[in-house]
Amino acid sequence: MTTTEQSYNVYEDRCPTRLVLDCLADKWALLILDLLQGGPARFNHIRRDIKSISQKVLSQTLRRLERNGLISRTIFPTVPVTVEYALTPLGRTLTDTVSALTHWAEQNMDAIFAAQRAYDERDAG
Amino acid sequence: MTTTEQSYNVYEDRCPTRLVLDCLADKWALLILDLLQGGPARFNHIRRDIKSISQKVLSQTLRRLERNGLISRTIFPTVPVTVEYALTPLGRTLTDTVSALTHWAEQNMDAIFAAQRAYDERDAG
DNA sequence: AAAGATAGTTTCCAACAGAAACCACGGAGA
DNA sequence: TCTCCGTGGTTTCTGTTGGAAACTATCTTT
Repeated sequence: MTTTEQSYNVYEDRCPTRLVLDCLADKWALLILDLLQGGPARFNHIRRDIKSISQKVLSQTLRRLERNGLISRTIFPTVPVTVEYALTPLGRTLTDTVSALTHWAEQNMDAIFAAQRAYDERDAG
Repeated sequence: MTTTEQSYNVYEDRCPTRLVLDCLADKWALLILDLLQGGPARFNHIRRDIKSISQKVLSQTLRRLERNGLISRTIFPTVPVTVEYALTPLGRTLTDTVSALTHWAEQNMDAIFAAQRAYDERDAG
């Protein structure tokens, strides 16, 4: 309807933007990007910081972010081997937006929980 | 830690912010919020606009967004019945961030697809 | 009478997520 | 030497979720 200047329509199936959102609109991906704003981090460091993420999902998400050019993966031949993940320049252009999302979540938590309680009471009554 | 204003750590398990992200960090939720910026919409209208969303997931996502106070659900006793979904004031405070995400996706699509090609070629070679 | 519109729910199956075990490598301690 | 600890993952298994299609229910149109 209101696509005045955009040549892409986000709602269109097969729209490339949708493919991008498929990668970004993910809880773990956002948390990882947010974490890496604080500087490079290693696999087990991320795993310990983002509590309750499983190793499988962490490695899958890191690989997806790497494939999309948002983070880099550097192997240092130490003993034991060290693998460092860091934001790429492209990834860094995204962090303001990611921060905005997490900050919004923090600031509006109370309103959201109030809404949940109201909904659940309505539902029960 | 520093409980001056924020006492939450996004990476902490059981952090309430994480519960909020569980709701927001979802492709369909973001697309629906983005769509509703253009004004209220009915169930089948959203369904037709956001192509390839299934009815089940659409109704589940709408209900979750409603429960979290981001959208409202209004039933008009017409024939057949009309159900209108619209952003709440709380939901409207989120739309700037959502727009930022979708715009970022549109603007950086090409870089992302280039990164994907580079990754896949590296992988194949 | 049958089709079409409204807004969903239900059913079924495939895909995905998470927990735990396992792997390979080498260093350190008993 | 033998076992555990650390690195960074992969594999396996199982429970949850996602998506496609069919079904519900009500009323209008053809």
